[in-house]
Amino acid sequence: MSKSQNYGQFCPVARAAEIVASRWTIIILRELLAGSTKFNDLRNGVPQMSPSLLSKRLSELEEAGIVEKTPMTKGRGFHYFVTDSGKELSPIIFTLGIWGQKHVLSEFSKHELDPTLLMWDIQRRIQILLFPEKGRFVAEFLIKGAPAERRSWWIIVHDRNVELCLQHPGHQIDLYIESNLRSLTNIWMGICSIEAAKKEKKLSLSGNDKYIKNFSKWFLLSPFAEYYPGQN
Amino acid sequence: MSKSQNYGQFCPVARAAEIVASRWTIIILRELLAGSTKFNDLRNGVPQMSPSLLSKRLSELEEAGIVEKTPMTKGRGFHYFVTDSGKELSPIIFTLGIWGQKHVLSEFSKHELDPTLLMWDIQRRIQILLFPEKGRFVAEFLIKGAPAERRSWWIIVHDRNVELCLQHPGHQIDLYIESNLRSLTNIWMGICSIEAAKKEKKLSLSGNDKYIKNFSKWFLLSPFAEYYPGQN
DNA sequence: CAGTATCCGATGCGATACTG
DNA sequence: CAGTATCGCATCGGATACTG
Repeated sequence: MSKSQNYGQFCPVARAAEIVASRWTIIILRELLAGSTKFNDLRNGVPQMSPSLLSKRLSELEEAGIVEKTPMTKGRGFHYFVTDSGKELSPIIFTLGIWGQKHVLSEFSKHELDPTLLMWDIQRRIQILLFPEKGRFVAEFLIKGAPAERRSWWIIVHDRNVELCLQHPGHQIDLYIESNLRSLTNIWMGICSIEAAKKEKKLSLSGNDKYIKNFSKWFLLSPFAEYYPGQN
Repeated sequence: MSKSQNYGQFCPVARAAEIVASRWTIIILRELLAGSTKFNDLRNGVPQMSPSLLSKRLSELEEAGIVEKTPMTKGRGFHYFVTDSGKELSPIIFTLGIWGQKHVLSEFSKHELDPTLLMWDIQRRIQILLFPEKGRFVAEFLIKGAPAERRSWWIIVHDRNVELCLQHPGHQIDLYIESNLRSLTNIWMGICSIEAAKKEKKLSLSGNDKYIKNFSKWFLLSPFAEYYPGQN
């Protein structure tokens, strides 16, 4: 977006790319389009990015008319959200993701496996509407192979809200999910089916039968999972 | 695409962006998808890029399975073309262009106006099939406001081929097109209609009546022209 | 013509620290 | 929590020259 990022061409592909193809920008848009609005929620989606750069990118997107912000009703800070113009980028980014899912090597290098990112993504896709409005559901995830302080996660569905935390919430656990980082990532990405993972002992579910049975109903996979070209 | 360009995320959007969102890459793909295959034809489409960087990008795209090359049947060098995987990027890039045409400010800064690029684009869209197979058609373009050595252009359609040149080809001229750089660019981009430009004396056609009449039939505008949101 | 090699400067961006 | 400011290095890529 800076001077040197310009292509000096009148072609609209070039002019769009100047805005959208700068480093991290597409990833930020993915997060915004997935529904994150708060600065630190966005950070969760791009943990490798420095906050100053995130801040800069958000300003640039605002400048380009793709993002708007409004002060938060309570507390300080802003809600960030895409404008109508930004929403029109949604199919482009989604299709790019499908392309990636189909054509980029589907093995993950070690530094791409990140339990925090994974759990954040998972949490966002939990189908809260499938849980009773009253009452509380608590799932405990144990991710073997993850660093100790990020091995155990709890997801709580309560009051039509999802919460992800790294501390035992104290409530009774309805479901235990046990896997390892690579397997759970592969499941999430559609590279390995839930059934296959269970059979191969890469995934184990225990606890309340009802939740085990309906696991694949409320535990949705990545939106790109279904485009994985493999046989599973 | 280098180490530092990686996002360290398993998300396919990120992994696709690592490949596709590096500087110039989208523009090169646009050129390839538009049908250019030779190194120097590609250069015509990205004149601001150094040949070494173009060469590097082509290698990277090859590495990523998006581009392939085959030795030219005559002469040295290679033909570059997109693989099937690369072709699947076509709708993404096209849609990105449409987005740009709709949402990026449609005024062009001076350094974006480039007669060479414009004529190269125009030449590529000439509908050769509308010209008799035998015989020759020659159009002379006069682009006022362009630097002296790139003011006069000739497009020759002959034998189902188009040729663009900067020297008078010697043959008789069938049609004279006169405009200025900004107006012709605006016409090409669909920002100003041919009719409107004629009325406002921003475009003048003279020569063989037959070719004047059918001008808009064989002189196609940019593929993005029809998406310009203005009233024209 | 069809690229490659080298050099070097600008700048993007990562790390860290800081503020209301 | 919600960002901003600063610093300094790595690297990207532009310019130029060179080769078969």
